[in-house]
Amino acid sequence: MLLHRVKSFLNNQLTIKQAKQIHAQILITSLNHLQPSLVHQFLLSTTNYSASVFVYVREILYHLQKPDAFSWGCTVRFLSRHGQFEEAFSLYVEMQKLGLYPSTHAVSSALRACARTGSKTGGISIHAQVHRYGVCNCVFVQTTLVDFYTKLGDMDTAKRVFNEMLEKNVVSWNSILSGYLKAGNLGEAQRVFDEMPKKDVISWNAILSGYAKMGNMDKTLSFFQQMPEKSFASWNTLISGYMERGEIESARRFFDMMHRRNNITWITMIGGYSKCGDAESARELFDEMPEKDHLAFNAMISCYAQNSEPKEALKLFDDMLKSGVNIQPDGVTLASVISACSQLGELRFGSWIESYINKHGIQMDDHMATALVDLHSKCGNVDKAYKLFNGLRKRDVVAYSAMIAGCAINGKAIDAIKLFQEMVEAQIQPNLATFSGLLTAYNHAGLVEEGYRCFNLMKDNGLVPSTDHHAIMVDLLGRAGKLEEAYKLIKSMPVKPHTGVWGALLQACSVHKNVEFGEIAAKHCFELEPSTGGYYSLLANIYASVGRWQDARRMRRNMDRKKLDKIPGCSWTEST
DNA sequence: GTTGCAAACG
Repeated sequence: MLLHRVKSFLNNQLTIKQAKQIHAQILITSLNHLQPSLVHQFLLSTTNYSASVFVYVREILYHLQKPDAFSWGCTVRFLSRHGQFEEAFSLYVEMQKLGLYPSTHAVSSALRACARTGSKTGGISIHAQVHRYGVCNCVFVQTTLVDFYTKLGDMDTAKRVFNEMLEKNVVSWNSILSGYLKAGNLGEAQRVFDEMPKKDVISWNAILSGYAKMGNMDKTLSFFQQMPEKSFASWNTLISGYMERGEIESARRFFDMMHRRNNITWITMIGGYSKCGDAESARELFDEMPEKDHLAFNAMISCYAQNSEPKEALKLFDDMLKSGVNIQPDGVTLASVISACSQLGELRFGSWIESYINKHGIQMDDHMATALVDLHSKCGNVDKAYKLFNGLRKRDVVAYSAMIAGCAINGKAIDAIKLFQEMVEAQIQPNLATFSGLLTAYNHAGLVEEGYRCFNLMKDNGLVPSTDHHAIMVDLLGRAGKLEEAYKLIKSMPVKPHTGVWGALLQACSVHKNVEFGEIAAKHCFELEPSTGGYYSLLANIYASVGRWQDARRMRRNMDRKKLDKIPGCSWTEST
């Protein structure tokens, strides 16, 4: 009944004025009875309202003839249930200012909103009022409080509230359980799990994911088999655990075993293949997927972006936009798309993306901003990159690494080094990408000693320098004319060097007119990339520079015969 | 009403 009325209400697109007069209270109360997915559908089908319907609810509330605590409470609950947390909390505050006493519903909804947004002060102030409103003995309020503190990471307070509870239900137990798991305290979690008077499928899934995240797949599997009831989440947790450990075959086996799957199952598999660098298998699953949602597109686009297939990423993004009305990109999509653009050197997309974000009202988050830091750095717009970097809510390894690299490639070596120090002081562990940027900075500044120190610092941090790191070091040594040292470094590499490494040495030999190492480097380059003409011409230059004209001519003839281009590759700076 | 599986940036 109610459902029907709301539906016709939204579909008829009544004016606000009409709504104010007739349906206000009915709408507010009935919206709470709708499944979120249904409301979502309404929002999609009623495009005129989709952006403003939540604001609209507030409007309705304001124009109620007698807005009582009940109407306010319902609205707060409605907003909190549909992810409008800031709005929910602000309405809650407003209702208090009016001197209305919030119900248990309102309090728990407002608390939930604070828990989700991480609003520490908001939640704590609600907690302080709980006694005044006489809602302190409500299980729902208390459970939400427990959840709030676990989400803050304050397990002591969470535990205190939990212990004070006179009545506990499964949800209360699950909240404290997942709190310990989030805190990484598996021992305590296991104890809580054993103590629980009643366990539901969520309890089982929680402990399951705890062991899966630890990488203890034997234990995970044994819990999985013991479960009295399994949900999609149970299967998905198991599969994701195997994927995280790189045990693709096991993951696949359980995936194939499932006779019914949900979208998360598919996305988990796609993400797993992506991490293993197997974009092809990921795509196969993506194509097989029966009902692709925007999350599936996100997973696949990011797979391409992270496996150095930016063109495919953009192509799929294009497909996504064309795919239909109800698949819309979000911040996650754009973060990957920005990353793809940045890899391609598609600099024009930077401004395109920004206008897209503004036009569609997509919220800029740290992930997106970090991707933009990278993009603008590569455009040479360090100021813009800095602005974005400074605007971040939280700076993590990725953000620092992007900014350090940005400074490095734009010749701001000192800034890069400063940022690195700042990052270490903030106790953020640098990783391989961080050091790539830092080494690049030293390279640009020609600081050999510091570069070496940095290279060794990596090992102190338990990191194994990759081929790319070696390439930068070789370049640094080579530019300084330390060709033999560079050659020795290559020889000491644990894995086979790629053309970036040998190419750097060859380039250096060309600058320093060194035939001996130049010939060695060139030989390797020819072997690895026989069709790249640039290497032949570099060696020819070396010969010419020392007066070995015959050899130089021989190289050029070699090139002509193979009809090779002189320019090895096209870098992004040239594509603008 | 309150808890939960997956996915993002270098």
